[in-house]
Amino acid sequence: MGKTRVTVREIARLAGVSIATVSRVSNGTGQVSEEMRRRVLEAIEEHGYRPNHLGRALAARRHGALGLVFPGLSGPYFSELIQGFESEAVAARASVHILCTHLREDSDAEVLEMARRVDGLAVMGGTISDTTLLRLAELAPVVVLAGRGPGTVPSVSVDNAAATTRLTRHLLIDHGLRDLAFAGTPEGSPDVSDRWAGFLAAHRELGLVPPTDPVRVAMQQPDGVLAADRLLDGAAAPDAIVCANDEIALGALVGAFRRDLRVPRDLVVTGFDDAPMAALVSPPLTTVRQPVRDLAAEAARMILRAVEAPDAPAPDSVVLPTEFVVRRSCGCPADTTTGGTDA
Amino acid sequence: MGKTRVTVREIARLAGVSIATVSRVSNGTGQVSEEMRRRVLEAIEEHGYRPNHLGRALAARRHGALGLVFPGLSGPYFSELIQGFESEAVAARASVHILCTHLREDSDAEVLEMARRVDGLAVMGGTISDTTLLRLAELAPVVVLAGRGPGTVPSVSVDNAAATTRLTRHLLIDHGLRDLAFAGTPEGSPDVSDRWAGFLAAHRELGLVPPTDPVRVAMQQPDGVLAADRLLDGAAAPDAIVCANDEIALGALVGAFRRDLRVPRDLVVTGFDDAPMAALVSPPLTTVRQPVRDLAAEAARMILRAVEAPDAPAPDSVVLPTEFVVRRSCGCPADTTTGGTDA
DNA sequence: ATGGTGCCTGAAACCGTTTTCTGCCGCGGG
DNA sequence: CCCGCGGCAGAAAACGGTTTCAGGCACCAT
Repeated sequence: MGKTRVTVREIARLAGVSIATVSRVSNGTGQVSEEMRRRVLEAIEEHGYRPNHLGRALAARRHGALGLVFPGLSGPYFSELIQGFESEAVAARASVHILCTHLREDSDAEVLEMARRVDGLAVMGGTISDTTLLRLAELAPVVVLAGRGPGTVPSVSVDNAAATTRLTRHLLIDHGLRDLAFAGTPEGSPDVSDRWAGFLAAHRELGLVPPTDPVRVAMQQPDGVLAADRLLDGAAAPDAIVCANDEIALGALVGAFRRDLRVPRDLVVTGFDDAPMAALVSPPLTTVRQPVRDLAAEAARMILRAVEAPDAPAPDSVVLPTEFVVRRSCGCPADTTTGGTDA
Repeated sequence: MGKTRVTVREIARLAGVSIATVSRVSNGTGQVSEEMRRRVLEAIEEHGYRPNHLGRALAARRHGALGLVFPGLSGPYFSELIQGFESEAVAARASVHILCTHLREDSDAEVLEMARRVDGLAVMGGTISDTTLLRLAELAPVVVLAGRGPGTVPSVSVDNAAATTRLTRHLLIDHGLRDLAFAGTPEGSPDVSDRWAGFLAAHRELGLVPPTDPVRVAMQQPDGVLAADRLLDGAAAPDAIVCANDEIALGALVGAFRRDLRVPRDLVVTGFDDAPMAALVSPPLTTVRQPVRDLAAEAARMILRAVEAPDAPAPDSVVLPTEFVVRRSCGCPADTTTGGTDA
């Protein structure tokens, strides 16, 4: 742990120069002799000095931040997530910084940078490397959201594997299906990885051979259409598509519809999340309900607590319960919801 | 404009007390006599003093902020919006604070509070009152995103009215439809308000009488299902549903499907946005393409420029072009996209 | 009268930077 | 030999707050 934060004065002392010189070197402003620069750079390097954002912002009279205000976004997953997190933060009078690493190169560096502007942060599983996550944990309280953390980094998640095993078992046993496909990219996020694992586990339990590979698609509705395209046109079309989330499933439904396949008669489709649309499409989706908003809110609370009590040991990871929601897309006659998997 | 920012020292001078006393009063900490408190409170009130967040955070060695990191969210609208804004901010090495006012009471106060933690901000149209918006504009550069600002507050938007008029005209003239319904809540956002206005205008142009009221629903897919429920079960079902956005339209499609209505034969449905799913459903949606991401990016750039040059006059509002996208859900035989409305 | 006890108050230190201002030093030119 | 000048470095003053610490003062008990 960074016991005593290293400040500009500390570096100045170590390098035997004034704080003004350290500032000049670290900003590349003004004239500094080669010798001084070298000494300062050395000290900075050795002690891992990074200028404090608050001090800098105060002196510059500039926050280095933009605000974005919107009335509410209640989409299926990320929107719920953001809202859950945000509402908890607002309740604690904290503001929320977001960083969307999507497709950017040096996202690890960006996350590290962000850590210096906040009191603590939640990182979604699969977003950055475990090494960075560990570095992060030394800088500020961190919790992994929907995923597992390395070492003692706490996380908030649901038991994706168990829930998917249960759902898959339902298809294999109760509906006697034998040829299931899985749509989603396990490498993309721990969530999907666990769901794929649960899918495989259900097969193995029953001595059945699962497909060797999932259909690797992203997590949006268009990707579900794509998955259907890949699976349904060949000769070896599956009996069922177990989708990594509801959006993929909704897309798959569209794909089936376009081919005049009746769900569930010709093809079974299942989802994960229990998004609002899941109950409304025709046929309604069999899926797993997941408390996305609570997940994020719990993460925010864990961070807030850790900020409050900086010397407390890292909190325990939390696993929230899911609920298996049986509707008609799996072939069941009517809607039922059956109990959770774990607490 | 707040020429000289009012600081704790300023208040102290005015009230004839020390800065320590001002701090104690403004935080409610420590013991302060009634007389002193009154004097200080008076000065604070009169000069509208609010403690600077940076100074406070620096002293407290706490940012008062949480971070949220995720890999990317590419939902239909808000997600695009956030990503567009965020990527531009990151490019300028600024962080993004979000505030989601959804269903909260004192959101105006919260926005004002946020303004004190950022260099500038974008507020979505219809989120807060015009009075607050004007107050905000004195505190920091503001731009209204998807909406119009009061006074000289600049905005970034598309010409929703013209685009919707064009689409409506297409249904009325080219397809000869006479009984159109509109799904969306004009009171909810300037966007929808303008689209409703454009819908009405097209009718009036042709001397037709539009429906007296829209079907007031929110902007998600489930709301589209709801709109269909409201419209299609009665005896006076419309020929077409002009939806305020694609999500509503997608939901309406589901609603129609559940009633065994064929689109476009039995019912025409149109959307707005050109979300990814619009082209993939069956039938593909006739809609208006809107550069959501660019909209947000442009807003971010405007703010950034204003922050850079604080004394420049408020920038001009920007109207980005839309594109009318004709697909099959309106009854046209094949897909076409036709030019933009304005620049 | 004297000392102790609380309650208030303000001076000053501190948070961690940047930036201005002053001054030292060596060098070249008059 | 002296002066001016340019390059560099450091002291100190911002930036806008909070917090510690010491002292003044009124009041009460001895």
